Amino acid sequence: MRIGELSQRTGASRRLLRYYEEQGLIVPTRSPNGYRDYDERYADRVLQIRGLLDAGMPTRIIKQILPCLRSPQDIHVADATPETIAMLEHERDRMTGRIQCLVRNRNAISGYLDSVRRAQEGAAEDTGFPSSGGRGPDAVLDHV
Amino acid sequence: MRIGELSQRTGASRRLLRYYEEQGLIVPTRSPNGYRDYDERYADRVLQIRGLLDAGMPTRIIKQILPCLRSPQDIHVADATPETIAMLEHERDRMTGRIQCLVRNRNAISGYLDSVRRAQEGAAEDTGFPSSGGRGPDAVLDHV
DNA sequence: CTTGACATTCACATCTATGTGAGGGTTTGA
DNA sequence: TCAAACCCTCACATAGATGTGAATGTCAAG
Repeated sequence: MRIGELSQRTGASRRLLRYYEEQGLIVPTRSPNGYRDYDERYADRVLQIRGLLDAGMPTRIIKQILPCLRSPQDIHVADATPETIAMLEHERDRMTGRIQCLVRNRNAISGYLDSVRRAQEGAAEDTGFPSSGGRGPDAVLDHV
Repeated sequence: MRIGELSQRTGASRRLLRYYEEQGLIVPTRSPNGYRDYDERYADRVLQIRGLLDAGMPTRIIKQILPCLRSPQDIHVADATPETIAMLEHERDRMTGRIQCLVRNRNAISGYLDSVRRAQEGAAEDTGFPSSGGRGPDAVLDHV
């Protein structure tokens, strides 16, 4: 697949896909004419990269951890230098911190939304439309 | 408390505290001499801001959601315009997405580390020191 | 053969979160 | 009274993720 299709399928601009490559996050092969040629797996990979970036992970780190996440069964223990291990443990802990922060704050938002909804339902019972937007109080993850 | 103490207590540089103020995230009072004067509560608040920033939340959004997270019991339903509600629901969903992404990837890292640890323990059983760093396979959150 | 859609590289622009320094007040303690 | 350690504002600098545009090459269809 060429860059245009991957761009459509992932929502990442062409520019961005080239940027990820420049940062060493993806390494597409090249067609004889010089066009980038992306394997199917890159779609998922790009989505994963975008997710991590959006969650505050810089490309520098993503580049380091991606190889360890790539083949779940046959891990390259060769890559496992003590520094790599330490880095991974550190990043794992930072991610845990981020998760906790996000969960706490997201639950607070959910709580606020629930309160507002309840207040509105109590205040105006006859507006003709039920104010519940369909999605009830979601599974709240408070066990984290 | 003045900016220096808050800086020490939060780990945020003075410059950064002024920046957060410029962005409307915190609004300290001023002493007669013009120095910023921070209430105790700002310590937690700044840590919360830093956590959200680190988790990929931009200041623009943090500024919007912070007031809703401030007083849990007496919510200002006044602020609850439909746009605000929609924004909060949207952010809540984005946060859920980030949480899922982080959890998935963190679990993958944990899995990799566990594999490496097992491989090393199996390979060198008599190095004299146990390679378990103390923290076993952590509570993995795979129910998210 | 030309046109349009796609690709390439290179480079400059932008926004956000920060650092850093200049130039200048205030407070505190020797 | 002087120095050290605070504080202020203003402004320029930087790094990372992205947008945008210029100048050019490739390929498929009319």
